[in-house]
Amino acid sequence: MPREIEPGKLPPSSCRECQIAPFTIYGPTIREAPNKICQLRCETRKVSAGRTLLREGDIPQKIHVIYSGWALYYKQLSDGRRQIASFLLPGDTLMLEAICFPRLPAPFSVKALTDVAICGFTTTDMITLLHGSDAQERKFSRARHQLLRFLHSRLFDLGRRSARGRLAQLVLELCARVKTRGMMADDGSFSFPPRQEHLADALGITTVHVNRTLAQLRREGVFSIEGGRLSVHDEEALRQIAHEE
Amino acid sequence: MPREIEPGKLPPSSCRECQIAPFTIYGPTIREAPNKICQLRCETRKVSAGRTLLREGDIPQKIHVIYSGWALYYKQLSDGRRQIASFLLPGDTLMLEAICFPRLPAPFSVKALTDVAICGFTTTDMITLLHGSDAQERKFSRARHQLLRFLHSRLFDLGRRSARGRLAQLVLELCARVKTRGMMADDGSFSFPPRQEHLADALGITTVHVNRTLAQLRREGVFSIEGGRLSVHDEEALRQIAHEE
DNA sequence: CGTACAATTGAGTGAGTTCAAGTGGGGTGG
DNA sequence: CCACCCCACTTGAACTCACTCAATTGTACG
Repeated sequence: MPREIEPGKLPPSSCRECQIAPFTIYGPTIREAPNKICQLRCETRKVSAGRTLLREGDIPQKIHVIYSGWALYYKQLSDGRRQIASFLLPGDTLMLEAICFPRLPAPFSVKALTDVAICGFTTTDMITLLHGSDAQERKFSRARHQLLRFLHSRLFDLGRRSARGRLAQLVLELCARVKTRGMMADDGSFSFPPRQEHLADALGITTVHVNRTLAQLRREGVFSIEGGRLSVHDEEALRQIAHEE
Repeated sequence: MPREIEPGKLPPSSCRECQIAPFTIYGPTIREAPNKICQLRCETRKVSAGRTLLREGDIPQKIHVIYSGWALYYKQLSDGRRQIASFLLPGDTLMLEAICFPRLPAPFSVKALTDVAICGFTTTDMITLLHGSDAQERKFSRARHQLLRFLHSRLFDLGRRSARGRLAQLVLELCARVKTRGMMADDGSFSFPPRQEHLADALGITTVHVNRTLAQLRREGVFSIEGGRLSVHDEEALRQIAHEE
């Protein structure tokens, strides 16, 4: 059975059968009362690659969760410079912040990297849901905390790490996220839609330099990206680079 | 009357007379019911420069608000590398996050840059207080949102801006924060305790390079730091550099 | 007057950039 | 089915911003 969900594929009509639901913010509820989620879900929609899901400054009307495909979470300047804060994978919540501060403008934009399918909930329903049980409340709290930890570690990466170190860190992080969602193939590779341009914008370096760094790590047998798939060949070395540089 | 509060000076016994209170997270309550704050305050303490107020991984027991002095909010690596996420000024809350996720370990450390005086509140009291009125709730929500915006803009700075641009951005931000707290002297200068080393760790560059960049901006007549005070000479130029580079 | 720490300056190096040209695969239209 | 084009990726060469190492100056403090 294929663990990878094709980008843009719509979710099953019943959330009970959704293979991603257990990994979402409402995972605890799925286990306890799966029907609740189906009832609250007010939208399922496919968004084509490149489309903007949310523009910086807009006030998010709904909370969306990604079912299939990858998205970007970024800040753009008029002169073309862009900083990608993170990639969003199946199971991730768009604008987790919006749940905490509804009615406040988004501090960044979100766009689809591949074709994407999303499930929508009203903000109020989501808030009620997330405070519905102890387990659910804990999960929500942990998720917000992780977001903050994540931002701080990215701050550290961008400020103090070399291109190699940042790249290794990013790959390691994505690996971990892909693994927990059961999207890792048996041979240790996984679907990797970002272009070198996206990596550059995430790492704060140029595409040319991403290319060279990638080539070096490939030559060293650490990991490689080929045909839209990433394979880690030497996880130990990867960890070391991510940790030390 | 002096607007600047001497680092390490203890707050007045009554919060009603505190000149910083209106700018804190509990500002709305100070206006409506100043006595409430005095009653909840369970600690006032002086901390010497260099002392650690909170270590990464610790679980914060109280919420502290700075009355006088500056503090640092940072992440340290064993090999000496450090990334300062931001500076904390009088009126700022230590671990605003702790209010949102009590009982979770701090994702970074906080240490006193100068002598510092702080007021302490129990986490539960603070949470109750912050949800005590509509105005208070809005203020809290806005503060958390600003924190997030701030982290995102720092991410952008570190990723995509030159040393000059980052420095200008930082100075501009600190200026704004100092101004709103009424700590700006009439001649447009203000007390600036950070050493070049701190700026380096905040900006993700070396002290040597901070020094050169600072020297260049001084030569250009944009701003200068002298005798622990920062004076902006050409705010227009500063804005332009901060915005464009 | 010595010590200590912050700021400054110089010289050499290196990581990452810019500009520019070339490769290769996949899709499309003739 | 081939020619063409487009896009992502790749490579080279020159350059520059920022780093490292190291020495010097200035300043506060005992």
